[in-house]
Amino acid sequence: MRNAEFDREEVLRATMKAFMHKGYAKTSMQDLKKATGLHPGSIYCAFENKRGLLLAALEQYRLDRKTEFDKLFANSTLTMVNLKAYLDNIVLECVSCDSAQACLLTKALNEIAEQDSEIQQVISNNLSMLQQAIAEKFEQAKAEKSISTNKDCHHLARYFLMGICGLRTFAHTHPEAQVLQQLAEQLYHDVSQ
Amino acid sequence: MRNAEFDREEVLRATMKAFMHKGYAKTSMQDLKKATGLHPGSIYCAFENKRGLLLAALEQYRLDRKTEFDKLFANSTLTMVNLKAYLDNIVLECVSCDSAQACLLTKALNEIAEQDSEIQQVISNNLSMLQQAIAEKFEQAKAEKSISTNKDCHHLARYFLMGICGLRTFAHTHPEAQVLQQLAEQLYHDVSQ
DNA sequence: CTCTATCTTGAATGTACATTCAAGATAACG
DNA sequence: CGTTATCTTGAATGTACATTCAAGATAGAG
Repeated sequence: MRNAEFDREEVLRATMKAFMHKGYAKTSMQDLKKATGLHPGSIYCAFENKRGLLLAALEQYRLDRKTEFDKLFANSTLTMVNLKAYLDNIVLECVSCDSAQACLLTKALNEIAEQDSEIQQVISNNLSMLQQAIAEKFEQAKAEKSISTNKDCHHLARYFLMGICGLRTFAHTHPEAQVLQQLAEQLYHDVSQ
Repeated sequence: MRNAEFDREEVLRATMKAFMHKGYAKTSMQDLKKATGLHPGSIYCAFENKRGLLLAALEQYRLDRKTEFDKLFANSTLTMVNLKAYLDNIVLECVSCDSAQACLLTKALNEIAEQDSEIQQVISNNLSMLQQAIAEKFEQAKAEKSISTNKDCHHLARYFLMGICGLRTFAHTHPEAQVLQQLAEQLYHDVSQ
């Protein structure tokens, strides 16, 4: 008889930002209220509890990242060029002092994966899907003869993702654009040769 | 007139474990009491507060890691062989389901660096020292002609450390020894050629 | 053995928090 | 315009927490 007034996606994006900024444990319901504009009651009604909100935010994060990923690779240049652009984007994110740009997966993985096996599973799946998507790009690059054909694309993708995780963590202490850019270039070099 | 009864180093090692297991925010003073055997009053007397305990634990972590590092590289084989062994050790740590083996730096960096600039600085210095130590090993390897002489050892060390951070984060979702070992080998290959 | 400075203990304190709930508001429908 | 189902609100609840503190214990000095 009456629809919710808030935009679920926007609420979840605000939630991500809050969790990325303060971490899950330290983000209070009051912080979430401020960030999302929703009163506690509404949050509990829509997402059951704080944990439910995190789960919903993780899913939204996956969707948003996937959209962004697909859009980037829609450019009709060589796949490896797009992959480099993908990496450069990540460096830009790390450099922009906007703490909200961290990476919900990396942060949540480090903070709570150990504690909560369901959330660990969700993040794990989330990363696996990204790894799969990257592996497909490497396959494509192989077909384009940009990389050697005797490489295991899944291994490459895993290594690439590991590098990204490292870059993101490392960036917390070294926010100098130049250093991060250099690291990204090395990583690109190591997966492309 | 009376000395403290507890062993400061042991208390700090127990503290590290607790923080690595549950994260800083979720580790309550009661958890710390259980882990260290110290009553709240003693903790406050010796370390001022929970945050002081973290700072002290970070310093002890640095000392312990340095000891371990120096011990490993005291083996009189080639430096690059020792570096590989260092990496293999980290993989073993990640694989051993002992959650306490994470890495206090990685965890703390992801959880609180954003919030607390003093702690961020401490972790940052901590990592810089490790980077410096690794860079020295690369210099040594250069002298031993194990790696090309036209490489920037500081860049190599940074990349190596980035890889380790990535490996550790990645391990939270992929604790399969084989996969981690393969990633470590690729990393070793990429810094040694 | 006595005294005293220091350490240890754990209950008490106040705060901050996640969650609940009942009253109030409002959109959709007839 | 009235009804009703649903959403919104925010104060109330109980819990869990970091921190404090005063009483008790104990090692060392004399």
